[in-house]
Amino acid sequence: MACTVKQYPHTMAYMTQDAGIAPIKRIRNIAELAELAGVSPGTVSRALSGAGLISAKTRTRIQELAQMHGFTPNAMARNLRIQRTGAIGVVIPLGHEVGQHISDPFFMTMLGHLADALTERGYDLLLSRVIPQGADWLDRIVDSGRVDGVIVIGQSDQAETLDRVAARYRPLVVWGGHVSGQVHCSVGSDNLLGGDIATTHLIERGCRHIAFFGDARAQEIAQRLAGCRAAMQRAGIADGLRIFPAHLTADDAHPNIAVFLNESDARPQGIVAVSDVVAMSALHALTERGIAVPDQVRVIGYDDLPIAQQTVPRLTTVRQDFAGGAAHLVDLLLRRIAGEDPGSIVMKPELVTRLST
Amino acid sequence: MACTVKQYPHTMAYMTQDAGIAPIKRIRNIAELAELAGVSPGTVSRALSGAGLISAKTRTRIQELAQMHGFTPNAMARNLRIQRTGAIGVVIPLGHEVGQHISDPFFMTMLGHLADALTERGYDLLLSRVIPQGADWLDRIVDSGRVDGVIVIGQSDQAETLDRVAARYRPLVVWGGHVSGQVHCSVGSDNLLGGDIATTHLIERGCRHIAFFGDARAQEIAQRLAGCRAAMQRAGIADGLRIFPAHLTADDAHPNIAVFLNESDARPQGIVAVSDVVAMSALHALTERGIAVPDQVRVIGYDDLPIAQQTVPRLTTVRQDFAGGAAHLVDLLLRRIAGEDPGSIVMKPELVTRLST
DNA sequence: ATCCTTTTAGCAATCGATTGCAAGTTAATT
DNA sequence: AATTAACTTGCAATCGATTGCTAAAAGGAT
Repeated sequence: MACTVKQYPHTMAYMTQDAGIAPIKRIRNIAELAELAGVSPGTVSRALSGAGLISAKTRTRIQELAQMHGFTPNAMARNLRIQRTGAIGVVIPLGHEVGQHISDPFFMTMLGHLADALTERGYDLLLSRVIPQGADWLDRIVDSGRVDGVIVIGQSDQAETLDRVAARYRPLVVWGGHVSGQVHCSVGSDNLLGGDIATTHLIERGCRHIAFFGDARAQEIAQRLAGCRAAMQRAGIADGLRIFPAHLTADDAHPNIAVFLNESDARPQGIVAVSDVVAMSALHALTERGIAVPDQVRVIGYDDLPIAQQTVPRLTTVRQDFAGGAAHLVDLLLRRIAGEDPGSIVMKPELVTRLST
Repeated sequence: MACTVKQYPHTMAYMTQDAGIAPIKRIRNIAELAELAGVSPGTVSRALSGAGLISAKTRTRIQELAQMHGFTPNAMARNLRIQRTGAIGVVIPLGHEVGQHISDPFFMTMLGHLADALTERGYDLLLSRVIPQGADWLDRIVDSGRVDGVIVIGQSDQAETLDRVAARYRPLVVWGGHVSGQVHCSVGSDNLLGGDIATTHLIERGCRHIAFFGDARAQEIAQRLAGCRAAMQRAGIADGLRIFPAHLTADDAHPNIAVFLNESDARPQGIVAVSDVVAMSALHALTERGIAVPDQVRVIGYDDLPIAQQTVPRLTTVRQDFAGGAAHLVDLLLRRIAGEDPGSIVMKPELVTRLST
């Protein structure tokens, strides 16, 4: 044949045309950009993404062209081909408290730190708030194929589900307490120690009757309660403990406070709250009734959320290192994705003494 | 040829083998399941996803098989083919306040409601926390191909960027105030009115000198300030207004409080805080200095976050309907994705009188 | 039993980027 | 100048599900 068509003509004429005359055409995919640049799709791919085998000249030329046309390679196609999504699922199971809202400051503090840590590592964060129903809520998430790994914030009362899924799905890390024999990988603080620290602090301040505000159906909270019990036993005042199953929701302390204020003989002089939010609610209920904190009743929280510094009086609390915890969660997860098999991490909580005790 | 191989043999022998003998083989894709079921991949696809052209018998048979093997079709491949991701990007730009943390209760309340509303509609939520740098931070997100639409929480000081991107990218909705002539679609409350309501309330309580706590570089806050000014003008006390550029971070009020407490002649009797978080900080600073609220200084917040009920005294504030706002954001966004072109929504804020004024 | 209508299911192209392999080009060495 | 080494780039298969078109099967009517 007399006439041969060069498939990817790369001539001055073309370049001028691209840059000057028809700049507004929207580039939809790598192939279109390739045609424009006078190269093959593969070359464009190498120029834009890989570090690989391509001359510096071609690379910058194509990159500039892409920039000029505002072209970004389609993420879905890329994901399909390289078999990863670049997203991590962050799941908030609201098991034992259906009423608990995602806007709970605890979740949000954690979520904020996770967002930062994941973004830093180049991952997106896919948020799911689920009310665990049936046994397969977590399976659905890990099998969805939308994420490369999953972080579950809080064990709630879902320990079995977590263990079952963890047994078959490696890239799963859970924020929460550690229980000996657990299958899933977790990061959390030592809740037993935390409960102990809080209670011991109140005892040192002279409390003999102590109220525990928290719902022990959740794993972590049961551990804190156990720590609380241990401390009281050690002090020889084991029967001075009263338990109020306060929810973690913001304003649930009032009725509980009302109950114990009615008691005359064994009226608690101290409250171990299962979270800062519960403590805040208790503080509020006490203040409204004219009970002085810490003079008449001492209150200690748990978590050391930002709001703990904003209460009146400022809240004494047991600090969990959320920033460090989030970093650990992400770190362990990425190592699991990479094929390693790191174990759980238990961090030490510490007492932050402020003015409510 | 003498021997013909039936490609998808569908015999009793196969079925028995599937259910009974080799049940543990992990199914990786539709083709494998198809082979197992003795049908073609297309049929499996129709059985699992589509409502389409397939007999009830075959459908249930394949669905049961899928269930039995715990098979879920790969989401990435599906996304690529049908050209949608099923995810909505939720972006939190931290423009004018780099220090502002994602754990700010305002963002989190909004985020919680959005998570609920999106989940309800079957969408995932892809969270991005960005510090806007350069002009293309939003372009990168909308062009990433990872989301079907984007919700931006808060305009910050990024009005131009939002308008520019909105001009070319339809499925974009912004939480924030409405400015006449804006290009982007927004949902928010009437900040001018809100600022007016707050200020008028303080004036009615007898305040002549008023401090505005907020950084007017952000669009919405400038509008609230304008409303504040309007109310004071109407009352004939326009020069009683002092502005303190308090950040939205939790604990920034102390120095500002210190400043105005030192004034003797024009000492404000009221504080219009730009958010509940700022109001809380102010409350706290005042209480620590022994200034009685509301007797000596009245404080009004903005937002009506859950914490507004937890302060001492309970915070009077201007309520924004976040749940309704989130529902509107999602609704408008989905309509835009569907090709409609709905306009912005401005909601009316309302005064919630509690005990701080 | 035959013919026609309605279902049902298979085939193969498609979405868009990536990558191993091979061919082509340039640079370096003798 | 010839030969080899070192780069570049193109080709084409691949990731896994979806879907228009078509062929085959089932069902119904005469």
